[in-house]
Amino acid sequence: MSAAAPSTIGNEDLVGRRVLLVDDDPTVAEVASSYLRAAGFVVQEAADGFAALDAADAGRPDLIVLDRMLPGIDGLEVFRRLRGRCSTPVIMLTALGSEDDRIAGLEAGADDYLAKPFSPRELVLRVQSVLRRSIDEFTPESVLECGEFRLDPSARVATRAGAELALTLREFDLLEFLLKHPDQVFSREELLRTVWGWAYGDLSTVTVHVRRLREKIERNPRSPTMLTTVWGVGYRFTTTGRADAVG
Amino acid sequence: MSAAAPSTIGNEDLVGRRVLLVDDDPTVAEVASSYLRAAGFVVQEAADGFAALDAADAGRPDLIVLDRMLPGIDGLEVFRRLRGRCSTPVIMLTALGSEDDRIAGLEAGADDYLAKPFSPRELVLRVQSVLRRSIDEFTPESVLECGEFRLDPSARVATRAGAELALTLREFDLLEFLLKHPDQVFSREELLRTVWGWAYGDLSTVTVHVRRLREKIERNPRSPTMLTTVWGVGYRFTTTGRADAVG
DNA sequence: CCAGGTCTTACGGAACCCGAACGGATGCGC
DNA sequence: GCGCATCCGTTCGGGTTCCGTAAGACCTGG
Repeated sequence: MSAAAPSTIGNEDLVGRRVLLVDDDPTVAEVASSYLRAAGFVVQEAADGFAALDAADAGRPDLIVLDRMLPGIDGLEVFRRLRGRCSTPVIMLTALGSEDDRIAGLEAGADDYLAKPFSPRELVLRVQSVLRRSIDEFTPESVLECGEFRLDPSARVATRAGAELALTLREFDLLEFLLKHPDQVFSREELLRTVWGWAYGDLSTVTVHVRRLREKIERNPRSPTMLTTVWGVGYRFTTTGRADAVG
Repeated sequence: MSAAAPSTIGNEDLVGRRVLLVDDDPTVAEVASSYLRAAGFVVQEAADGFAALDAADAGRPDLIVLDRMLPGIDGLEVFRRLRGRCSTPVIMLTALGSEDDRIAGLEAGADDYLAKPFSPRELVLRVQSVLRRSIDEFTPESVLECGEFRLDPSARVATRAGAELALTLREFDLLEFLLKHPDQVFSREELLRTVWGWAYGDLSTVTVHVRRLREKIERNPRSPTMLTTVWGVGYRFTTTGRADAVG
């Protein structure tokens, strides 16, 4: 996901990288490209699938931001053809609400996802994250370990004390993000933006999914010790033993 | 509608940031600007789109509050032109608070949105929230250490001599601010402005919260030794012996 | 001794979090 | 194609926590 695992690569190392932006909506394209440029990227644009394929050949971008909905050939089809010739990382843009897009994309092997409408800032963050990841090369996505938890992002398998946890898609994403940023509090809004990829939405969605996740990972879901609530702020995955103080 | 989303960056870190306020209604502009100034921002105003674009070039603001309804060129158009030249975060104001407007604004790429009529406090909160978001996202903030106190803003965990303190949101924010500025006296007004983000308000709010905080951090709350009162002036966090904030 | 500032306590209400349940959408087996 | 199970997002009621304010007692300095 968008999370940045501790890496030696700073954002300044990403300056000058080439990003190909594929979207038929001129407004979206303009906004996104302006943000990406401001972040130091060299941006090339394409408005449809064929132009995208050409540009990918000619421009040799380091990363491609690809809208799912395109005139002419579908974004997913463009993605498949791209994969046929190169392994450039791809971030897919999808319309909000079509959940199958997300799943189809994950199966197809997109590197990240962002739901429209998205905050342009969020896009920049994701681009940087994916690029960092792709540069690291050796650890495509390292396995996360935290206490008795073990989470393999590429295999999408999570275990606690060896026993596999039957997590749903969202639950997995949520746990993955939290494990990547342990001992850090995130508000519901932040989680909705980063894990869900939504610029806005019902915050209770996060609440409920946290509850469901607790049901599966906590010994006693009623009084959680790891995925704790920070009142008025958000949630936190605590690693250091137990961290509840009463007073 | 609930804003907020407390983060790891204190409001005091936002003091001095430049905000460009674009609204043709002098009353609205005056009220909003006074609140923003009281919150520590440097405010520049513009009454129409062209002035806004000029001011954005000249003033290089850190954030822009932009009314959607403007004489001359429309706010959305101003927004697009702004995006063409820089990526300064923008908060949009609109007269009719329908959900569609909000979505339209966010889709265009605004970072946040506020419906008129809005409470000036709400505006200040949003400005702070967006600025925080644009400054940092996942980078944990450095831990504050002072005597036997230890405070981790990212995890929102405070300990004294290793024992965790059960602080509420306000108490934590208050202690965080004081630890960041040790041995310095702050009036109630200042605390209300910086910690609470209020321009005006009942000063006894501060008094009571100081008392509650003392109850939790002082050995003998009746005769405080760290969070001391400076009569007629305000409060101060006194560092006992050696005091150093690790940055 | 007075006046203004500070402390303490108490209380009502607001904000917040949780649990449970519902309906819709999707994928799967038949 | 048709039920069935799963997952997801939303909604609602209830209980809890926290916050801001008010009011009175106490303290400080003149």
